[in-house]
Amino acid sequence: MLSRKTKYGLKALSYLAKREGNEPVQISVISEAENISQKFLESILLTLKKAGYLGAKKGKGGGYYLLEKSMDTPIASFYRVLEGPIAMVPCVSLNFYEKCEDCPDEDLCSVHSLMIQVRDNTLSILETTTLSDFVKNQLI
Amino acid sequence: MLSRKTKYGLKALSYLAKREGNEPVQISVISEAENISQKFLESILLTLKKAGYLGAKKGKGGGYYLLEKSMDTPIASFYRVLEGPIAMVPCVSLNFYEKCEDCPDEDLCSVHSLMIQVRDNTLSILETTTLSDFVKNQLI
DNA sequence: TGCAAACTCTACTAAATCGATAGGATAATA
DNA sequence: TATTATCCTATCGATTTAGTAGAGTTTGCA
Repeated sequence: MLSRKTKYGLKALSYLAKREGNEPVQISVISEAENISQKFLESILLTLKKAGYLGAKKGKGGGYYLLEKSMDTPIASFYRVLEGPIAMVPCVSLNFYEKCEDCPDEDLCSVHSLMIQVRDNTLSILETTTLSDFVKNQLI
Repeated sequence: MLSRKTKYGLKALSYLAKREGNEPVQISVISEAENISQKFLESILLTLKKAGYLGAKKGKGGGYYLLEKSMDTPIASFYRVLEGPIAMVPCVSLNFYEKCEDCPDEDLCSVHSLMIQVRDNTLSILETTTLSDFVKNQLI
C-alpha cells in the first residue's frame, strides 16, 4: 500500500507539472488544491527538494517549483525517495537489498522468485513513466 | 512491502505443496524448516484454514494439510487473505475498494491512473500463478 | 478411562510506523 | 525593518506489526 506521504508527494508533483510556466507555488496553494494537510505537505516537499527534484524560493512570491530534469524523471525515482523500496521483499530490492534472516538460500525460495517477477513488472511501468507522461496520460 | 505474515504464510503453503503425499504436518515441523516463530505461524495457519485453504487434524499424528483445491488456487487469493488488498491505493482495489477523501474525481487523478496500470500488471502475475506453479518454478 | 499430542482461541504487549501538529529559525523581498 | 514563506526539530496519538502467554478443545492410543 502506498503511504499518504507518497500519494501526496506525487499529487503535488503532478500539480506543479500541470501548470503553465514554472513560477514558484506556495505550499498553501497546493495543499488547498489537492486537499492535503499543509504542515504534512511541507515536510513532503522539503524531502523532494533535498532529493533534488524541486527548487524553493523563500519570502514573498516564493514557493516550490520543478527543477528542469524533474519532468523527465521516472516515477520510480520519486517513489524511492518518498516511499522507499519498490520491491515487495527486501531480498529482491535493487536499491535497498537486504538478506532475509529466515531464508538460507534465495534461489530455493518460491517467494523470492515470484517477487522478482512482480518487481520487474512494476518497475517496467514506474521506470518508463516520467513525470511528464504522468500528467499527460490523464488529459486523454 | 509484504508483511512477515504473508511471507511466512506463502512459505508454509509452499512447504506443504512440495511434500509428497498429503499427510498432516505439525506446526512445529514447518516452523523449524522455514525458520518461523512457532506461535506466530500458528495464527497464520489458522487464518488459512478458516479461509478454506488448509485442513487441520488435532491430536497425535495431527497437523495441517492442503485441501485439494489449494494447488490450483492463484497466489492472489492467498495474498488477499493474508495481506489484504493487492492494489497500492484503495481507490483502484477490485476487492477492497474505497474512495479517496482528498480526490474529487478519480478520472482526473494521475496517481489513480498509474496505480491501475501497476495493479493490472501485478495481478497478471498473481492471478495466473497457482500454488502448483509457485513451487514448480523453483525446481528449475 | 485417562493421558498426551496437537490444534484453537482470546488476550496482551513491545516496538515501529504513520500522519500529522507545534513552534521557532532562517532567508528573501519590499 | 517588517512581512512573507520556506526550513527544521521535536513531539504526539493512533494504528499496525510481530510476536508471546496461556488456557481450552479435540483426537488418538494404551
